[in-house]
Amino acid sequence: MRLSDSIESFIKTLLTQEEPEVELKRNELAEYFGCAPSQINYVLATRFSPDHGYIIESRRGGGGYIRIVRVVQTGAQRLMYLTNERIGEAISEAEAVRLIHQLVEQGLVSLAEGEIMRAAVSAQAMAIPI
Amino acid sequence: MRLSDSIESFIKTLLTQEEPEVELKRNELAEYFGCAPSQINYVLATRFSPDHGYIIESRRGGGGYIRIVRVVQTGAQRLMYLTNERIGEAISEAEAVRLIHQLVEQGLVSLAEGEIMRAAVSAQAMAIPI
DNA sequence: TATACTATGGTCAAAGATAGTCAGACGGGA
DNA sequence: TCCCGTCTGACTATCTTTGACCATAGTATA
Repeated sequence: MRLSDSIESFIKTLLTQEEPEVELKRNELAEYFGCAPSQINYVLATRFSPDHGYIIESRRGGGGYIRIVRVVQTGAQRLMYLTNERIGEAISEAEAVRLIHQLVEQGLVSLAEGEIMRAAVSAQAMAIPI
Repeated sequence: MRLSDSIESFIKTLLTQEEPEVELKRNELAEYFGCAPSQINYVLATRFSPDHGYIIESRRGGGGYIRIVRVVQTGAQRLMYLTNERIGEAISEAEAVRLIHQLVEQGLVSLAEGEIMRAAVSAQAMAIPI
């Protein structure tokens, strides 16, 4: 398993149903996983971005911290956000697949619907040169 | 917890609803917290500035003191001040986040509204190079 | 009154403590 | 083999804490 995945699930175990936010020390977490501190930033950027439904707050200096907050949104808000903000004028296939995956994850569309969407945006379905 | 935070909350417990101002001795307070006197100035500068809604008066020499006065403003006055005076032509993301935090603190906007504002000004949401 | 001494608070730069950024190395799968 | 996602490390940014030195007010004394 990838290091990033381990760190991701570790953080997600801290973010339970009742606890929508956690606060942690970047250096301590890096120490715990035996990796470079910047690895933590990588995980946050790729797995806990606003696109993923999280907001990161942090502070540098003595007593610094990183706080991860799970944002609660209604399905409609989330759907609007994802389609408007994230797609914009264009989107790559890989990005579209990720987006669809999230829609399914969040129960905004069913698994079957997700597969249909995925097929629809696949390169084979698009009559365009890649 | 940071020393600055401890000093900040200590002062805030003195500033109750009925008591909008406190007077204290810089050296005594520093002694109490076991820190350098200038630490007190740091706390005042970073947590009790006019931006935070406070005014500081002080006097040196024998019998010197520091007086902290909480300024009372209506929500509208405060909102006008924060948006006009403090943002001006441009504002950094960090500064914007602080500002939003204060708006929420002061009940000028709700927590949910604050989160939306924070997401809206995040670098990820801005389609601009930083 | 003028001067000196004492008691306060103010400023600022440096050191310490964290977190952020970014370019490049690395590695596994198509 | 090539590409993309991972991972690292050097460098940067920000926040906190301290200490040396400065400024000001009150009091004692010549």
